[in-house]
Amino acid sequence: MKLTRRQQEIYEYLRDNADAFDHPPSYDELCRVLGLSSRGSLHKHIQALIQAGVVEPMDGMHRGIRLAEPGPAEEGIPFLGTIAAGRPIEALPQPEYMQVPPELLGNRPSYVLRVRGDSMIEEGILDGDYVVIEQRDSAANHEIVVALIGNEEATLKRIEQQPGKVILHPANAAMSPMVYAPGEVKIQGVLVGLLRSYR
Amino acid sequence: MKLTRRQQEIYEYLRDNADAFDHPPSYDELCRVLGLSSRGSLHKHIQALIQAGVVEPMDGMHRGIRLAEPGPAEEGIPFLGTIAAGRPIEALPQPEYMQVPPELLGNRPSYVLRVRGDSMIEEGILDGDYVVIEQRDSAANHEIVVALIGNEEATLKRIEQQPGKVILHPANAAMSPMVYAPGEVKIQGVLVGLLRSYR
DNA sequence: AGAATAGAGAACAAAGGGAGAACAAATCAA
DNA sequence: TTGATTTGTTCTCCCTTTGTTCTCTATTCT
Repeated sequence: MKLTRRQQEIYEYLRDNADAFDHPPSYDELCRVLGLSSRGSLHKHIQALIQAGVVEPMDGMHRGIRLAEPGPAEEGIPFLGTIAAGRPIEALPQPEYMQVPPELLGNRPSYVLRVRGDSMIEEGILDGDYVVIEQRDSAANHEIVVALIGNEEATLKRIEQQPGKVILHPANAAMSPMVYAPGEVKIQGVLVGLLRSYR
Repeated sequence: MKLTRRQQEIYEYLRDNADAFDHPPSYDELCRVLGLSSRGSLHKHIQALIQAGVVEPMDGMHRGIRLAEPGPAEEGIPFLGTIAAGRPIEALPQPEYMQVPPELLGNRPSYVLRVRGDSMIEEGILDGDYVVIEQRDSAANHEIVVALIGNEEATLKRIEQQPGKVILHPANAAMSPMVYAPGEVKIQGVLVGLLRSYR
């Protein structure tokens, strides 16, 4: 859907000043600041923006326009931080967004982590690679997952779930598989894609 | 369809200044900047350009001329085909386009190839991976390049250029480096990025 | 001369953008 | 709770901008 000039203006204002409002702005407030004197006119534009999918209404509520997913839609999926085997995920203070080829993505929410370490080097996952993770709390056997161990350490490993135990397999001859009780391991997501930059 | 002088002029203006407009320009704006004083005259030219297929209308909308060929610009960079060590690049009948994260790209034109074979497996480049190649005809030593050998075979290897000879190093213990005369090897591009899908 | 190209200008329909009144649902004040 | 107020919605009416279609004229090329 294509926006007209005014619609674009209004959308940009909404986007750029989203933080300036303590609460979602009312139509009257928006009218004042946009130089309109009729709520009716504004309403037409907002409806067009909703139609275009760049803004979403908060049903049946006053003061309810909200930006539609400014991140996922235009900026890509969130890049959350670094994962290094045996340590907590080192989160960025505020997530950046990364444009990932849609071929790598499915329907579920996904995010990107940077890999630190060589524990999966024999699977072609190198130090510094970016991995695309699909958010899930369960996985099929032998998928590569982001697993949280004991609510502390996070790690990227191939998972093997057996009755009564969970084995996490590194892909590095210098390291050994680790065995845990099912309750100790929480699956955070499944590896669906990989990006590497040689620059 | 062949363009007349003026049509060519107008098309070139549209093409070269596409970014200068925050939104598609109106006929009046174009008239002013092209030195016309009649929208009717412009309209004739635009119609001719649409007929010629170099520009496309945005139906039923005001402010609606848009440059044609949304392919390369919006859809990403071309995915040309498959590269398998020791064979010519297997080109697609018509290139598809792939959206690649801008982080992986530089300023030069680039393209995507799919890797077939395990010759670079120890560098973390697996069978089925997509590699992003920056078009160049020379490379720094020890970069990974797409090289054309004797105008026939194409291959993805780490390059070592010495006085009087060129060595292409696979990253697979089962394979040996190949030595060529400098004239035999043509560099087609340099590896700058990698994409992998686990689906 | 005739055809193709280029432009001017008038007239027009549709889209864009806005004003304001009237209404109903949500919210707030007492 | 009740009434007043705010807020989102719907509607009708208006003007401007914009693309389109004409007709008419001037220039260039064969």
